[in-house]
Amino acid sequence: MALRYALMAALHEAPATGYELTQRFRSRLANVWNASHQQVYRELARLLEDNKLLVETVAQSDKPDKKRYHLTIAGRKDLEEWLNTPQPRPPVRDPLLVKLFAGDLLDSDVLKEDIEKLKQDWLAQLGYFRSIEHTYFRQPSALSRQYRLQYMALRRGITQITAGLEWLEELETTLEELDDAP
Amino acid sequence: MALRYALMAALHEAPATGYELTQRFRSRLANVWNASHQQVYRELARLLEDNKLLVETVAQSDKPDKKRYHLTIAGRKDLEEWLNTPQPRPPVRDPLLVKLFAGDLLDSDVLKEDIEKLKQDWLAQLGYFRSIEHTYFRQPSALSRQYRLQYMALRRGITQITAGLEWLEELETTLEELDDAP
DNA sequence: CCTTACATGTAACAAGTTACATGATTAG
DNA sequence: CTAATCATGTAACTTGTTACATGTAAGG
Repeated sequence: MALRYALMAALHEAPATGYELTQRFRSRLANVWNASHQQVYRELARLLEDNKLLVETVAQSDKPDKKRYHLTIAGRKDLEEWLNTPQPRPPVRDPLLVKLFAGDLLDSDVLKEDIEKLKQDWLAQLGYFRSIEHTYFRQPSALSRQYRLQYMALRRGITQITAGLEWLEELETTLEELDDAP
Repeated sequence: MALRYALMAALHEAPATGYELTQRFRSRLANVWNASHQQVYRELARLLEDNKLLVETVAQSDKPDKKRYHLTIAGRKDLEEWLNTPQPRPPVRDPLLVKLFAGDLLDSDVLKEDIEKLKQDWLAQLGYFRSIEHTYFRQPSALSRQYRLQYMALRRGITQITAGLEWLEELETTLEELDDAP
């Protein structure tokens, strides 16, 4: 159910095509919501069917036409209702922690590779989030309520990754200790 | 695919019934993996079908019989292979952040209730994790590799929630500022 | 009497993933 | 010539959720 509203929230910010929405999920919304392009197109079709959206076909000279979706009044109302009703918190399902849990069957070198990979991913993501913070949210106190709340969504991503990186350090230290005194 | 391995990892630690596995997912594994009892029973049936598990029927005097599942050699081998191959990191899908992203449609009082609820949930969870830490992982340096890695899985839960609570404070401060100077 | 814990499932449906499909343009 | 970006989809499959179903025992 929530994908619908993630899409509507993104379209409420600004009308967009399925392609652009997919990109937003992968970039600015990476710490908020995730969806593949297949999911996006399918759900957009349903939202359109339910009259929550309108399409505007944008002709392009060289590239194929694209469909820009807009929230309708009904869509906005629907979104507003959802926003103001309690939502569950996300379920936790982390393969890396499953691995650690069965740590006695886990090879140390494989684990170290996993850690290194994850660290690189997180650092890249953190760099990206910080660049957004720097360019759009320099003095938060000057921002409108809307943007301050968006900023807090971004802050969540930054603090989460920062805590994740600290934990990775802790994990690496543990592995070194285990290597030294086996 | 990963539910299979989460179950196998849990059964590798100790044989258990579907009921017990469901409970573990809700308690000790709350920061690792999540699954409803329906999912657990369905997947256990599949694992049994694939000869990754064995059942032992445990007769009980007053309560109905229960089925205790054990990992087979094939199951253990399968798990080991999975553990030593790279796994994707969990996708991010957080309804609360979707709400913040569309913050201009969000009522402040509703948001404050969400925050309060989440804080209570997290505090309870943190208390629980800390109690495990205190009773089972007092001097980590004395522990075997297996338990030190399990401890690091627990540490992930503790550090994640701690960071989450700090972020919630930041969010509350922001809301107060917005209330004071509208 | 009512709820919670114990104990195990089936069925229908919604959400998410993977594979396949097509076609143009731009950069290396 | 090859890969990447833009742009949109269909189909099959797997995973996860919700609703329904049943029965015992203990505690308030």
